[in-house]
Order: sequence, then structure tokens, then C-alpha cells
Amino acid sequence: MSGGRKIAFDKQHALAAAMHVFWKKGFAGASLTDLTTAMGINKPSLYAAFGNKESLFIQATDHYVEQIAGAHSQVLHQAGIPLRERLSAFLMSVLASQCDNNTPKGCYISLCAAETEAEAIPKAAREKIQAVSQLTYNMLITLFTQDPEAKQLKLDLNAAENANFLVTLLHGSASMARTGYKHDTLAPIVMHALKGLGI
Amino acid sequence: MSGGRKIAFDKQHALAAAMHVFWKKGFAGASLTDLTTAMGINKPSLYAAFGNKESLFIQATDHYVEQIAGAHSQVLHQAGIPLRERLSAFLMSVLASQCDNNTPKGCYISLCAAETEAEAIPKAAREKIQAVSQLTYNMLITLFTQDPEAKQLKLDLNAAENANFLVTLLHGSASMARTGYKHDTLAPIVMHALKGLGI
DNA sequence: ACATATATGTACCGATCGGTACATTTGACC
DNA sequence: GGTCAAATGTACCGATCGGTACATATATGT
Repeated sequence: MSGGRKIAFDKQHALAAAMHVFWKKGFAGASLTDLTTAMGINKPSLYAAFGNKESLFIQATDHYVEQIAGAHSQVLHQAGIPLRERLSAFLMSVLASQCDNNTPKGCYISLCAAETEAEAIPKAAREKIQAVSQLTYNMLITLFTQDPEAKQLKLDLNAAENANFLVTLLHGSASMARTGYKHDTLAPIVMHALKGLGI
Repeated sequence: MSGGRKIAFDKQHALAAAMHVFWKKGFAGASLTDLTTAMGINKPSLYAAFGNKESLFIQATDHYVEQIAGAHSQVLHQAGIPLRERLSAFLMSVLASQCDNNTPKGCYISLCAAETEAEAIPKAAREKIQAVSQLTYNMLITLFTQDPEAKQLKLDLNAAENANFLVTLLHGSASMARTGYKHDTLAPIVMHALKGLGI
């Protein structure tokens, strides 16, 4: 079937721009003017391509998980590297992302999750954020209960507490990074975290 | 001089109500309708008594520091109690406040500090939040560098790193509490924190 | 060339935002 | 009992919110 005028922008590029706006301002704080300006399109094009603000937010959240958050998990499962070094590299990788000067400071997920309690975010978007918030916790639980070295270090005995400790610390560093703390200031936290795990 | 109609509401009670609204929704997220409804007054009364939204926010922030945040610091300096127990009690006290079902979840300061990067908060209010954000850090620095037991435990040697570690963890627990984590789930973090300090 | 289908730009919708003008009510003082 | 000062309730201001109607521009299929 049939032609029609060609789309004049790159959807993935526009989605990345929208992600940056939500990352900086959250869901409620991101206005359509903010979004369309950053994406380089106007409102009817946005609605034709992405549905509405909430639908765009959900797609931008997926984009964040795939393009930003997902990158950190690889280092956790590299073969032949001691668990302690893998965990250290993982935490440092997250910290570097939170403090990156080329992106908004902090963590997209942590920021938008805070809007849930304020009731400033519609249902589907809220559920999306809640689902994504579980990913890091689940990954750490799997690591602590499955990895042979983790079991040897007895990290599996209180896997939930250990995972909650690290997730909490990462939410904290996201909050600190967002308020302007630099990577050099936050980096020593990684050593404290490993010591807190007893490794 | 002169009479005039008596004010029909308690200013401290209204300020506490405004504090709860900002605590739940942040500065930008709290509308004047939210505020006046919670305070039980209407807009002209609010402006006559507190100035404008930003001025009300600054006064509500002071109220939070005095009534909520300030309570935790006392336990840090109780005489005759080991430092480890004082720190544990301090962290548990903050955690209990963050998870209290009678107040909004999380930390007022941590929530509003996140709005700075979004440029959703005017200058004077932003500076107020930044100033208040330093208080816990400064208190911990003083503790680690002045307390005799802290020096004996060598916590003074890297006081800044130790303080940043605890502040980061408390920002993290605030974020976790805000998204619904319960006190029982977060409490084990205190043990990890003390272990992370090496005490 | 023409019909059709899609994308774009403009201009607008009702609702809500922070803030205020103004008339009215309530009080203290002489 | 007036007179004046302050607080209140209503009704409104321009600006911005998310979302859309509509006319126009650009492509494909015949």
C-alpha cells in the first residue's frame, strides 16, 4: 500500500532527545514545549510518532534501560575476573554515568520513581518505572545466589540484604550526583560499599 | 496602634501543613490549590501571612529542619554511649522518619534538592535547599574529627569520605523509602553502613 | 497528471498555573 | 456607635499546561 509524505526526522534520535529531557526534568516536569524543542519537531509530529506524553515516556524509559542502564550489567559477568573486581567495576561504571557531564546528572529511574509518591505521574508510566526499578535488584540477587565465587564468599546467605544495600547506595549516589557532587568525591563510596559487604 | 480583624488560623499549624505538601510533592509539584487546601486557608490569606510560594517554601524548609531533621542529631552526642551505638541509633532514627506512615515517604530535602538540576525551582529556594543539604554532612565531619572515640577508631583520618558515605546512604534510603520500601527491609542497611566504616 | 495517504506548521481548545484586585466581614480603639 | 485597619472570600488576570482541528506540503500508486 500507498505513499504519503516521508517522515522528516529520525525516530531514534528524537527518542534519545526525549529521554534526556525526562532524565533532566522527570515526567511531570517535562513540558511538551521542552520535549518538542529538544526533539526538533512539533506537537502533531510527536503525537503521530509516539502517541501521547505518557506513551513517549514509556518508550523513552525503555530507551534509557537499553542504552544507558543496560551497559553496566555486562561488567558484572565477565569471565575470569574476581567478583570483588567485577562489583567494583560495576559500581564505578554506574557512578561514572551518574556524574557524566554529557548527560543529565543522576539516574533517570531514580528521579522518576520519586514522582510516584507525589501522584504526579499516570498509572501506566508509574507501573513502567516500578517494573524497571526492580531490574538492578534482581540482577544482584541472581549474582549473589548463583555466582560460585559469591557463594564461596557467603554473599548468598543474605542476598536480599546485600542487594538492597548496594541498590540503596546507588540511589544515594544518584541523588548526590544530581545535586552536583563530582565523580572524584563519590568514588571512595565504592570502597566503603565493598567493605560493607565484607569483601 | 490600631485593630483589625483577627487572623482565623494558626500560622504554625498552617506552616506544618505546607511542609507536608512540599515534602510530598516538591516545590514545583506543589500547586497553590494543594497548599491552600491542606492549610485550610485561601490564597489571599496565604500571601498575606507567608509572602509568596517561594517564601512559604523557605519557611516550610526551616520548619522541616527544626521539627523533623533536627531531632536525629541529638542521639549522636549522648554522653556515655559508645560511638558505634550512637551512629546506629542515628541512622535508625533517620530511617524511621523516612518510612513513617504519618508523614510523606522519604526526605523533604533530598526530594527538593533533585529539583535543582531540573531548573524547576527559583534562586532563593534553591540556595536554601543547598544550604540545608550541607547540615548533616557538616555534623558528621564534626563528629568524626572531634569525638575522642571517633579519633581512636581512626574515623578522623578520612572524615570526608566517611561522611560522604553515610550521607549518600541516607539519600539512598530516602529514595527507597519514597518508592515504598518498608522500614524492616531497609533496617539491615545500618549494619552494612557500620561495617563499611570499619567499626 | 491525478487521486490518495501521510507529515508538517499554525492556530486553537479547556484546564490549571502563580498571583492579585476588590468588595466584604470582623475586630480594636476613641 | 462610629472609624479605621486588617483578614477573608470571590472572581479574575496573563501565562502555560497537555492535546487537537485544520489547512498545507510532500510523497507514492495508477
